[in-house]
Amino acid sequence: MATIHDVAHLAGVSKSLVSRYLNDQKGVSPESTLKIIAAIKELNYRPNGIARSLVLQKTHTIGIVVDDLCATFIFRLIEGLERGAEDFDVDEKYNIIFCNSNGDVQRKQRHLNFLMNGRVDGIVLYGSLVYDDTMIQQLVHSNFPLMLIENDIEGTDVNKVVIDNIGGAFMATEHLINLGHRRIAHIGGNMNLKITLDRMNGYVRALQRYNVPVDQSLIIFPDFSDVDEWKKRDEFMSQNLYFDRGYVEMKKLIEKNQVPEAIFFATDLSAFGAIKAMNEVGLRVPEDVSVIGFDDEFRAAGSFNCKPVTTMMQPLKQAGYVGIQKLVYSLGHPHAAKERILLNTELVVRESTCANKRLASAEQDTRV
Amino acid sequence: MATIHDVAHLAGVSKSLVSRYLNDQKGVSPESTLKIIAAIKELNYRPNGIARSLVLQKTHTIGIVVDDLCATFIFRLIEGLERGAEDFDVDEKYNIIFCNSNGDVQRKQRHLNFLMNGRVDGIVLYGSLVYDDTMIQQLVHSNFPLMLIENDIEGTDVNKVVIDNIGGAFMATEHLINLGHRRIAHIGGNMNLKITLDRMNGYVRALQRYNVPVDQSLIIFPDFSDVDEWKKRDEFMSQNLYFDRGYVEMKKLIEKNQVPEAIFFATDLSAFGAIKAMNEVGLRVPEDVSVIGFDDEFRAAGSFNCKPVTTMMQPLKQAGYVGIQKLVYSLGHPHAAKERILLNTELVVRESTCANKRLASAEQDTRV
DNA sequence: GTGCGACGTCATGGATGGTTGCCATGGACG
DNA sequence: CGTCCATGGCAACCATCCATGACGTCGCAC
Repeated sequence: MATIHDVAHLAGVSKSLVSRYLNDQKGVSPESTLKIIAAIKELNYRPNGIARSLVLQKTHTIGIVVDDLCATFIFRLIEGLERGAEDFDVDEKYNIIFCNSNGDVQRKQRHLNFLMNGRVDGIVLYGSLVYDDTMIQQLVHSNFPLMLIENDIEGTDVNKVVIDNIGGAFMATEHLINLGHRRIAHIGGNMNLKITLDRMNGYVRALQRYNVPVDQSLIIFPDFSDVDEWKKRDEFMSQNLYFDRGYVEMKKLIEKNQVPEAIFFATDLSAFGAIKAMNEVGLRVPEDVSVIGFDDEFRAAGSFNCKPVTTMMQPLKQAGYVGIQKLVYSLGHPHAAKERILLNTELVVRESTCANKRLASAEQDTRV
Repeated sequence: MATIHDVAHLAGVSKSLVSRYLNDQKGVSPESTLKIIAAIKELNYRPNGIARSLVLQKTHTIGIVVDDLCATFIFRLIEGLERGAEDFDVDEKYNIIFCNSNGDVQRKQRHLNFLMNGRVDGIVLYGSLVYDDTMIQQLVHSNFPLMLIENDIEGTDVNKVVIDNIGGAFMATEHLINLGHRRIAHIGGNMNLKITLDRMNGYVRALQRYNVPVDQSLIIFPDFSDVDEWKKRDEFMSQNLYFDRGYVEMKKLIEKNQVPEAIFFATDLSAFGAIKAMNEVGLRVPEDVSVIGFDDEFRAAGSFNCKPVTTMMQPLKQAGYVGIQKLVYSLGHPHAAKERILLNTELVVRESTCANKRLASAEQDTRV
């Protein structure tokens, strides 16, 4: 591989002059320019970014660490991140590189070390596993430029974009209550995720707010203890797992003859699974059971022959966009105050929720 | 940020001794070791990977460039790549970083330049757009360590893993022919992808091989000229596009009253869309129309309330695994011969194909 | 007892491929 | 003749690795 030294030698100038040419600095005569161009071409020279980063103490790169790059709604985050980076600096765009930990803590730590060893100027971390906390704390204390997305770790001064899961779950439950439902179940997600707890929290708060008694038997957390086993399968996708858990828990409710009037699911995927279980025994959605999900999985919109599902949309694209812009900004302004940016979810009403039968017939009564 | 120099200074030794300690080399006395450890801890020192890479001329990193990181079957590739890298070198695992071009050629070029400027030891490139050819050719000629996956560029000496799309399409069509179908349509994908042409090719060859006349009106290529417009949409996913195209083309066939006995789709997603269109008018799959797809989209297996679809499985995980292992191997053996590794697809029979009605009734006749 | 080589430990300094501040040169111009 | 500016070279620097050799100790053979 040719170096700047080779180019300078061939062109008959000093390497500092070649460097100036490469960086569009003035003070390079037309003749020198021509000679340098010819030399570069002949040697097929390309500047070594590593050496450049070393001396400039700047990589112009942001690393993204994600637990599950294959989660289907991640595409929104990715798109937001890339657009955000491109819009921030039109002249010299930041490079974005992804690392996928696949939920493996060791792999995640390895990726973080790798990136922090000078590979990138800043890191965006998406997701929040409960057992990650120590690692994240260390990360924060290392003072490395950081942006947490969907990880509302407490008691630390750090940039983060958080999505109001409690509020979203509140709104979802409120929506069901407003439709006249009272026996409302909640089928949660993996309890190792903080968002899972938040969503349950919002559910409970909504019930309390509207004086609906909280029935512990209607708060269901599927067993995720066999996750590691699932991961060893040849074709693991977390989505299949969530789908399966929704299906299994719904079957249980059916067998125990405890089907509620409405269900708030912590993830759309579990809702899909549950709908499948209900279809199998002739339960109709939403006529018999109203169903609301969370995430706005793109399938929720009704593609692929699934029933369009009412859900809470997460503004993940916006989160990526805002997050990376704030991060890049803070690279240029090291003393800028850290921020906690809160984004709200949005209720998307589709076809899986409707007014409660009791309410509907009561209304009819009054009309007649 | 503390440097090795600071550590050496604080520990009262030379920086080369610190370096020896860091690299587990012998020749560091116990006392020195203790002093160095203390200094590292006190300064919160972490070695600078950039400087390290510069002097070692080695980054221990592989870059992956993908056109569409969000395509749903990519997860197989990712898993294959990571497992392959981890299995190859257990002691010091290669780092893997992803770059997502999102089908944007400029972005792709930018990513490639970035990676080739010394950021990584080798590059894995997945996918093959027709208009990429010049770029890939240049890349190959640059002699940078490279592994192409699903890009069977011709006339070049380069490592690649290719999947036998022609053979797969042949088998898919053969499957339909064996079921007694004669009027078999083909609905293709985006003609900017080479695999699209290969799949059509295999379809035609199978028809010819079994003396089924090729009917040009049954070879349908949806219009993808508005892709760029779709991409500008807020929530673009290529999968929605393919679904839509299958739906639209199927509607056309229905309206023109030209519904065939069987259809071979270049992608499962288009098959899903077409099935939706058929459902809407009461056409049954497979009783009225047999449908076979390609890719083995994980939804094809019947999750999410879709009908389980017969399809050709792409061994993408294997492709990633084999590909990165060969690449890493060739980094250690610069003169190893380049290879073209061919992987075969596999027919997965599910519920969207069945014997032709004619055939079925004929069989019954003979039985009676 | 002495000379010599082996060995453990460590510092020095050059190398990796760039960038940049400073200074030298030389021609134009007032 | 003094000043200014365009041009371009020198050398230090970024953080690390490593080849070389210095230095002292020790064992062994003569």
